[in-house]
Amino acid sequence: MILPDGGEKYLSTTLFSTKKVTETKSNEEQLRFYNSLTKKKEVFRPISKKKVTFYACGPTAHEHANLSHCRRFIVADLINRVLGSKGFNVHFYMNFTDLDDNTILGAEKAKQPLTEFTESYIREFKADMDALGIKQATGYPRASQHVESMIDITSQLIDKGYAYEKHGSIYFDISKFKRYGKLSGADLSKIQIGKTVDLDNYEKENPVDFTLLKRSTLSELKEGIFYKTDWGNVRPGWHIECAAMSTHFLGETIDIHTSVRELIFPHHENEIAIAEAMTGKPLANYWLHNEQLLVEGKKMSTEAKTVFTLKDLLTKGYSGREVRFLLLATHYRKPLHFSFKKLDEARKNLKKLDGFTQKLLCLPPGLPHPKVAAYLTEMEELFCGALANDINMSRAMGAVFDFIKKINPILSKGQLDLEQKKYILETFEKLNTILNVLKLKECPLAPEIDKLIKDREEARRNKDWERADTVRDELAQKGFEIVDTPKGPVWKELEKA
RNA sequence: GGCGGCGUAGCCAAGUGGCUAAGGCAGCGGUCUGCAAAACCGUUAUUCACCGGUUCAAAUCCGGUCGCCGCCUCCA
Repeated sequence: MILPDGGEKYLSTTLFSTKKVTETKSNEEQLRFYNSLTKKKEVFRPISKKKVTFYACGPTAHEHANLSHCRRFIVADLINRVLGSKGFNVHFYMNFTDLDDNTILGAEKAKQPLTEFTESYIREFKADMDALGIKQATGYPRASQHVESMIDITSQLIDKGYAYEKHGSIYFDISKFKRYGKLSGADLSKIQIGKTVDLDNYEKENPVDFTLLKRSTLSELKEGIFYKTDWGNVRPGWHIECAAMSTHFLGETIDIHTSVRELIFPHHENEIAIAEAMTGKPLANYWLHNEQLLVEGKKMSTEAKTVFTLKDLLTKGYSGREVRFLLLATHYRKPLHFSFKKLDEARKNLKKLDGFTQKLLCLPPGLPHPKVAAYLTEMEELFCGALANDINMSRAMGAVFDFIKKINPILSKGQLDLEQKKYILETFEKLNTILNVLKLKECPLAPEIDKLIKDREEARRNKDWERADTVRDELAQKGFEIVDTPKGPVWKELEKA
């Protein structure tokens, strides 16, 4: 059947899409996440059809972002981008903890006012996120700006009988919250309390109870770090901060709550206790936890000198893009063993990807190749399917590398026409809305660079090798690497760290 | 002691009941090249920590053993 107008408008009607096809397609593309709450992979169904509410526990503003923080940022970014690519309108908030023991202590040590101290770290965190190519969240709330609602929540919890006051601090009474432990599987009767902590330091009625509001100390009072309440001068504890901010921005039940696995107990458990005791509704429907980043098989530790900050790596000459790729490439639910060997491998992988995209951009087009469209469709389907299946990035990248392997020989023989190159680049642009590591910009060469490349080709044609090498050195000095191929030179801007 | 995770090639890493166990790095062999570097191609696990079971069929499910890691404390 031939339709005079090309038939597009008919294709979108039910006339051409049988039910069977639609079902298969939606099954493949249905977004699935591993939910820590149910310990199962589940099809993602947000509360509203088009909108997703998404909260990530952010960092504490008293230190520079280390690789463990970076992995959390990257994983949250991936979730954010995957949701976006599925057409959801994502409301994504990540907090900064700027009011707690560590920040207060840090400010004291630095002899700085608390806000000044935390402000500088928050600025650094944001710079690090930029370096890692992380997409802006909807908002980055700070704990210090939501204390009013924390006090409000606390007073509600006291009214409902879930919290008690003792010596000017307010504690959450865990025995009152019967569902406690449903996320972590922690059985309170079997927890070894006081294993490493001196119980004499506690004024709580039960050691497993946790602080909602803490009585401000003398030095805190002196620094103005206190909030006047009916119970006295206090400041909030950590668990209530996340609970207050997530519900304030995203409502009583949010779609996705994410962070690193080690926070499941007690932080997330406590957050759930606070929020659910207050509203009677689940705090989040999907809990996504990434595994830890390890160095030499262990969690990074200051004593073992295995803490690496992003700044350390940037100083060593690695780029944010390389770190992003490294942190991206391992499935988020697997432990990631960091090493410089691995970072170098990430660098090589990127180099391979760059080599491919540069050839695509620089080499002159040739004749069309019959199989390219099929390869491309196959790759895109594999890529999207892998990401939809609990963000399987290793598998998604496998599809990309596999594609490159198939296209490389075609490309070097000059068997791609202009349309096909454009088509490949457009697909890569799509992948890059999630990956954000590919270099896909047309190289707009400065006229002087362009001239040098042409000069070198001229010299090579005349077998003036000395001149050709001089020009190559000159180009290198200007930051361009030249790779000769049978189809002509390919140039690449050298990586700037 | 409790809860949870992991163990797949020299290294990294997918695959969680059935097509030849993805992909990357390193290695080896080759192509291209004025040179150089790069690039490109080919090749690399009869077997998934170990033992036993279920099944027509297991890396994948079940039971056990061993090894590694995290959490179980305030804080993040």
